[in-house]
Amino acid sequence: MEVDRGGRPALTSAHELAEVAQNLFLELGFDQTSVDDIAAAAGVSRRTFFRYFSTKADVLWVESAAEIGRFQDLLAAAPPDEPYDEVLCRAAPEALHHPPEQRTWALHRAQLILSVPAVQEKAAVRHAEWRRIATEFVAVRRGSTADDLVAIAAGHAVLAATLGAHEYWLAHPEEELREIMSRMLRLLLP
Amino acid sequence: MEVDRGGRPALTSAHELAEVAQNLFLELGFDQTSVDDIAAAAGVSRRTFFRYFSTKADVLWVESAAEIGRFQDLLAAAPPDEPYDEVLCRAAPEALHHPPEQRTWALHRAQLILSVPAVQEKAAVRHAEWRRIATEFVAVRRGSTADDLVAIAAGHAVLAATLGAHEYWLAHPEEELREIMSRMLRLLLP
DNA sequence: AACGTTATGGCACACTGTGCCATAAGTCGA
DNA sequence: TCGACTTATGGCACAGTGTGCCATAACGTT
Repeated sequence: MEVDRGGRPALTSAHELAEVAQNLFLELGFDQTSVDDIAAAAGVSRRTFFRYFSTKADVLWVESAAEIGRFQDLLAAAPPDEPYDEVLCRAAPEALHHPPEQRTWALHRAQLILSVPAVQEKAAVRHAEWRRIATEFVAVRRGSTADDLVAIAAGHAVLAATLGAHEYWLAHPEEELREIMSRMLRLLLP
Repeated sequence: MEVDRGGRPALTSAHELAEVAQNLFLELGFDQTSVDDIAAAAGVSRRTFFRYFSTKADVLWVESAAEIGRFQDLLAAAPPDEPYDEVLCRAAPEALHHPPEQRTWALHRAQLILSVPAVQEKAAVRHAEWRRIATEFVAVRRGSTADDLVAIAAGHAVLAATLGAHEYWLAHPEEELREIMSRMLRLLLP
């Protein structure tokens, strides 16, 4: 944890900005919402927004660091003799699982990711971190390195399953994302 | 084909702009090359560049339409009783295969796609067309629709294999991209 | 020569993202 | 209480992207 060394208290927070932004996205659409709009709605200057998020689309991934942390923890805690595909099929769906009260926003975010090109673009880069972690994990378990064909394939499979699961989820929102993700991973993992 | 109805002859072409741009990317780097630089080097105005390509990164996908066309043709020409995974494993690697003289530029493009975030972002969207076509193809062969879990997974597998194959190729440039792509697809296709 | 057609050039504009600097608002120690 | 230090904010200028709009250039046809 960070030590409080005084200083001016923050007027806002990443989560508050993200909430304001998501509401505007719902109301106006992603492209039609400018950073000025978000900053104004949050009672903060444009410059300050860019201190919390380096791009407009990044507000959609406030939880990203936490999810990635969970993913890494789950991988690290897995029994060393468990096959890597079983570990991934368990860890990945669990890591991106949301509590029910976040379901509506998760659906909205999924829709933005799959439909708005500008968001879709950023998503690929954000998800690359998941891919990197999975590739590394598989490489270690296989006793190879990160340029191993199977490890690379597994990393991309995790990424593909994440996107594919969200796509299927949008068409079948009554199902559980975690469950879909698990099925998708079993289909794709090498 | 288009009918020539007169009009002012074009000063340049998409391929010429793409060639000029790629050389500048090699020389200065992608982010350090502005559209003004490209336009000036091609002896054309900035506005004209944006009539040929809607974004700076799009010059990297001049061949995209041709590749996608080949992919669709190969899928359409496949025997109706051949399993869908075998068709894809044959068609996709064949469609993105380059003649040897384009190899250097293909490698350079692959490097840009995997290393420069701004390019990586666009790549995901450009490749979405491949994904859509594969999903549609698998859905038809399975007698389902585009919201079928397996079809969605297959579509993302094609996308993942494309990216993964390029990643492996960069680490092993002495191998054939077409061959790598084929192996990667067999690992990933459901 | 007049006309339609197509490509180009130039300009203004909104927006993103960054660097820089001044200022506000806290804490801590003398 | 005062100053030093620390952190958050605001404002501004700037480069760059991408778009809309309009004028103009260069071709063909009649």
